[in-house]
Amino acid sequence: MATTKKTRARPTNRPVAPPADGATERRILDAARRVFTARGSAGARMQEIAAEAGVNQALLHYYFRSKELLAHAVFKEAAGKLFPGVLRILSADVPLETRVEQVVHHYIDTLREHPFLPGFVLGELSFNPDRLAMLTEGMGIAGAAQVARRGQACARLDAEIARRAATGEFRRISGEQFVTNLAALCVFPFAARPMLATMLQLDATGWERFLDTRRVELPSFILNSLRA
Amino acid sequence: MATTKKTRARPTNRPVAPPADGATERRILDAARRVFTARGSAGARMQEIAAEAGVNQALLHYYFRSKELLAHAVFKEAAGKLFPGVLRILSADVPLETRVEQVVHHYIDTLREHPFLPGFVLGELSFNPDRLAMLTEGMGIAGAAQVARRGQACARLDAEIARRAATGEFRRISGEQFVTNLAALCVFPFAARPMLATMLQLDATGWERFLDTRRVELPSFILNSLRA
DNA sequence: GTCTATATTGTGATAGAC
DNA sequence: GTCTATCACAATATAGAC
Repeated sequence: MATTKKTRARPTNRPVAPPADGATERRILDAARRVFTARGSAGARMQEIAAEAGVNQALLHYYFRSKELLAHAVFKEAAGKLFPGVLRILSADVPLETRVEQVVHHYIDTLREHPFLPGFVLGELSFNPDRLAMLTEGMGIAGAAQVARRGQACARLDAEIARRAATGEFRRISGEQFVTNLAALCVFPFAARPMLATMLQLDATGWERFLDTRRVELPSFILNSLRA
Repeated sequence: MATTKKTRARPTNRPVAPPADGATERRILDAARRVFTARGSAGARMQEIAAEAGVNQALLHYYFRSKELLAHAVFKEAAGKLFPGVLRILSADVPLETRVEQVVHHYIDTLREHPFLPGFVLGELSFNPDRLAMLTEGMGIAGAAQVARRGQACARLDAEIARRAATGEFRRISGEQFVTNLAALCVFPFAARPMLATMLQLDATGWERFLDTRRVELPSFILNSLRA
């Protein structure tokens, strides 16, 4: 055990970490996102995050004070990627057909870049009820605007569906059910990817083709379901 | 510290545990399910499971040897509740309309009883890749039959949709996409319940009404989406 | 700001009495 | 089978040199 430690070489040549400009905090946050999304926040280890970022474990506490606060920061950024975009699209003043197609494309494209975000966010919200507060507070943008936009989105959906149901063009369906369906059809495949890929026997290539197809077919599938 | 411990009352009157017949293992497993589904397998604590079961922590190891094996047992039971039922329905020899309605009803009814299973199972499969092996192995029933049934279900779906698409009655959609949609629409609301309830501002009663509506409307929503 | 070393607590697991 | 007591180590967090 007590080998002569005094003579060990100074770490002149770093194994991983680049010269480290002012972007260390960013590197840590990115590493944390990778580890947290891969293992869940309870399963993540500070040591692994440090290694992934190419820094020492103490530095994580220097920048983020505690694991909980680091998880908080990661969750905030993740939620900021997932929610504001759709809410903006959903509350836009264009026909439903356009909004549905844009939501589907936006979601599938975003989640293709960040496939593990849905599982992480859903897990955090289920297992760590504290996180729920962040949905009503700000998510990168002002919280009040967020809440308002969410209400606005649902109300506008309700209105348009009701109007076009009166015409006999659509069937009646509440905005709540409809946004749930929209979210489910877009998000679930990513949250359930390991299960789906196994049961449908899709390798990496097969999965990508599956998503290509989905991106094209889903909008009309959804709109079709609304027809009277 | 060294208070006279020798004179403490014998635990004649147990605080929690009933007389404990041969059903202790069952009680532990139920407690484990509650804790694991509430906190995720990484966040679950053996101590909490023991307390929940009204027994000592050592007994958990006596029956299940390790936390990992206990999680394994819980996952196996959970998967056994989620998968075989739908696969049986999906591979039945009845019209698609019947199967869709039965799947929706079966799933919503089952998940209402066990609302936290989807989140747990999806989380386990994402964060603990070892669990994936259990999908191909047995899930309460013989594994081979399971795999065969899964393949059979998808093939039969493909066939029926293709046949009725040739008639001009349905639009073309692959069995993979269709079962994904089916699973997404049934399961996602439960996996995302905290998020949905917050964003749609549903309290407990509102949530139940939401599910009542969904149970009725979802089958026709799904079948409608298939029309040409 | 970044590191090494260490304190401190949490947590899964075991030994052994009853 | 069930308990109490305890071990061994993993993991978060802090102190302090540089």
